[in-house]
Parts: sequence; structure tokens; C-alpha cells
Amino acid sequence: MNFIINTSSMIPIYEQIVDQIKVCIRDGKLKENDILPSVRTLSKELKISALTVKKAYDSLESEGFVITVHGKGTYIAATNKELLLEEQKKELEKDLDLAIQKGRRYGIHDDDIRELFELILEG
Amino acid sequence: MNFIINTSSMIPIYEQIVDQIKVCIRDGKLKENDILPSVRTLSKELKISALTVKKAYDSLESEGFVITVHGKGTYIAATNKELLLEEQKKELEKDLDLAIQKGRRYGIHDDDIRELFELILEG
Amino acid sequence: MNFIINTSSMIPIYEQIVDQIKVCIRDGKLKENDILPSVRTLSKELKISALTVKKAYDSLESEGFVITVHGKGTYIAATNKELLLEEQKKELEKDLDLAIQKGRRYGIHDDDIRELFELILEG
Amino acid sequence: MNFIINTSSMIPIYEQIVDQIKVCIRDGKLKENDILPSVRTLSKELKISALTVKKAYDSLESEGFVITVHGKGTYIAATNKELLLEEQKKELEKDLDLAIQKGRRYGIHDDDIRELFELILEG
DNA sequence: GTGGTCTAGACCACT
DNA sequence: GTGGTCTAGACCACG
Repeated sequence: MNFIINTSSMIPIYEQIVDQIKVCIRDGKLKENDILPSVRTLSKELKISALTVKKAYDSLESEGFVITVHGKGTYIAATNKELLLEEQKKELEKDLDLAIQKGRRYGIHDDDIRELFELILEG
Repeated sequence: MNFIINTSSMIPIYEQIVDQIKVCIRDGKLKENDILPSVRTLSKELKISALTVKKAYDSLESEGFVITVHGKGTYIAATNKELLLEEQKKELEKDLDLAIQKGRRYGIHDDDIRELFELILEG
Repeated sequence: MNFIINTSSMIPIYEQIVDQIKVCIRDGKLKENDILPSVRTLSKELKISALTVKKAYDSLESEGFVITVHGKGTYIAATNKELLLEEQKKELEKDLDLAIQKGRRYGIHDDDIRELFELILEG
Repeated sequence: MNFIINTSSMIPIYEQIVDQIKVCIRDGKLKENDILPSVRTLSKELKISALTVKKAYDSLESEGFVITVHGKGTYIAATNKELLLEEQKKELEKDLDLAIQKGRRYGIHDDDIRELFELILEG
């Protein structure tokens, strides 16, 4: 469990944690019943507030990815990997959509946007 | 000067204004020394806060696209249109790149990313 | 909007707020597009931390009861009152179930539990 | 002495132990001066932490149901069984009352609450 | 003005 | 030790 936190990024710290844990789950690095680092441990490790880690874990729990047991710890739940993939695709869809919208707002033609996209994807 | 504002969009209102003015400059609808609508006029027209319009104009000024003269108004500055287009493309490129990176981090295949992209572009 | 907060109760403050807002929604005291008191206003009014109010609003948002607009405020969402009623019934069911379980653990006969229940309900 | 522990229940483990010992006392399965299993023995038997068993015994001692003798063990104290039953009924009454109050706060009719109650009791 | 995030520390309940 | 809640105050982004 090595987390990389960028405190100066626009992405909230707790969301960065959430994202990385989701990726670990999808990649099989975290399996059902695995225990996550304790809130305090992780907060010390990442040199951030315990509340920030807690918020990340709460978010994961409300989405059903982990189960928190009072006094024991936070465990990876039985996850439907397909569901997770769908969710991640939705997120990607949102990002792509926003980018395309921006391009159009800039008056850039769809063909030019596509060309740019292919250039990045293949480059 | 017809602006279209979507208050329920994810994109901040001031950014929508900035974007549309940039497009007008690039397309030649706004030329050097043209005067922009006053902050108050535009805020009434778009039914938004004057502070929001002010923020848009400030942003444009800090990027060098307009010049505000105290007590007179806000004027279009001398700009290199080609440079502006390049800049906008760079911005779009950055957004697309970030989206693609996120997709790959999520382990989504390039073909699936492309498929998603085309779906959004054509949908 | 009068909230009653019991800081010495076992029920978390943020949950007390959530409950009372849900009741207001169900009773029609809060309708779609009504705005909730701002996080800071309510925190001052109830003499509690702004974060506690925020947590309550976040919880309501994740359940779909309110919609938060950055820089503007928190609004009542279009709610499915029937769904809300179902949810509340589930909560009541859980509480009754726990009480019955406790009675049985204590070796109290179902008939005695029922008698007690009727006594309270009618008294 | 056969205890049934449900670690995934909402009820704290130590409370489950306390409850079951109280029932044994009331039913006469445990009488004055009977010795309880040692903290270590019970913790191994139930596969739970010794601290949890200790907490249960402490709780019983503070309520006057058992007496712990250092270096010897934990013994059942002289208790008034009728008083114990009354106490347990009071506790149950409180829980049922709270549930009914919550139901009414939610605007659920008494008839519906009763129906729900019967459903759970009989189901 | 509004919400969004984060901190550093506190106290409590459960194991 | 663990998680659960709360505080008082900070800084940022949006309107």
C-alpha cells in the first residue's frame, strides 16, 4: 500500500486516496477482507489529518467498497468488479465530455478535436 | 455580443464568459480597441452577479486579452489570434491527455477509450 | 426551520439534523427548491461546529434529498416522498427488531413483549 | 455455560455476554457463589479478545451481579431475581418507547407501527 | 456572502 | 490499539 499524495493538486486529498484504493481493488492488489491501514496510521504516513483519511474511508464505505468495523478496522468489501469498471467508465466519460465541450466552446471543429485526441492516444 | 450562460453547468459562470469572449476575439467578432459591455450592463443582461462579470474581465486582463481603463470601460487588447488558437489547443490537449491518462490508470483499453470518445463526440 | 439539538444524546448531532430535515421534507414543511440555512448560519444558530452541519448536509446530498450549489447554498431536491416513507419505515423496523431481540435475549416471552408494546402504544 | 456470540451483530460483544449472564442468573442457571469461566478461558472459547470479556465482567460487577476476587475468579453475587426481571423489562420498555416515538416523529400511524411490530415478532 | 477542504487536537465507545 | 464524533479556526473557489 503505497499512496502518492499531491497536496498542491486541485484534486482533494481524500479523493486522491479514494481513487488509488479503487484502482488497487480493481487491479486485485486489494482483495475481499483485506484490511486497510488504520486511519491514524495512514494519516501519519501521509502526513495529513486523520479526518481527511476518515473522509476517504467514509466515502468508500458509502459506495460499498469497504466495510468499517468499530474498534477493529476498515476492510475491503466483497466488490462487484464489473460495477466498479462501469463506474470508472462513467467517470472517464464525464472527463472526456468536459474536454469536448471545452473544445467546442473554443470554436474548434469536431474533426480537429478528434485529430488531437488520436494524436495523444497514439503518441 | 450574445452570451449563453448555463448556470447549472459544472463550468463556473465566469469561465463561460471568458471562453466566449476568447472565441469572439479569435473569430474576429471582437477586434482591437472594441469596447466590452460594462460590468453592470452585462450582469443585468445575463441576470448574474456583477462580481462574476468583474471576475471574468479581470481574468481576461491578467491574460492580456483586454485592458480596463478606470472610469471608461474594458477594451480588447492587441492580440495575436494565431497564438490564441494555439493556446486554446494546448489547453484542450492537456484536458484530453489527463482524461486518457485516467482511463489508462483505471486499466481501460485504448480501444474502449476511443469508442467512448467517439460516442460522446457523435452523440 | 427550528431545530432541536440534544448534545448529550447518544445520537450524533449531524444525524439529529439529518432526521429533522427528513421529517420536514416528508411533512411538506420543506419543498423542492427551498433553500436550507447556510452551513455557517445554522452552525451559529445551533452553537455547533460548521463541519457538523456540513456533514449533515453532505449526508442528505448523498442520499439525494438536497442539492448543494457551490457559492450559492443547499437546496431541497425533487424528492420521492414514497421512497422517503419506505426508508423511514425500514429504520423503524430495525429499531423494533433490535428491541424485540433484546427482549428475547432477556428471556422475556413474546406475549410479554407484545403486552408491553401495546401498553406503551396505547398509554 | 454456552454463550452465543454474533460478531457481526450491531450489539457490542461485551453486551451480548452481559445479557446472557443476566439471563442465566434470572433463570437460575447461575446461582450465588457460582464461579464464572475465567477471562482467558472464555476469551479462547469465544475466540474474542480477553479485554472484551473483562469489560463484560467489569460491567456486571459495577451493576452488582458478580464479585471479582483478585487471583481467584469471578463469582455470582447474591441477587434479587425479581428485581433483575423488572430492570430488564424497564430497559426493553425504554427501547420500545424510543422506537414508537421515532415512528410517530416520522408521522407513521400507530396502526402501521403495530402492524410492523407484529410482522417482526411473528416473522 | 456561499460551499469545499484541511488541520490539530480532543473525548468517547469498542476490541 | 481501533473507529466515531466534534471543535475552532484556517484558506480556497465561486457568486
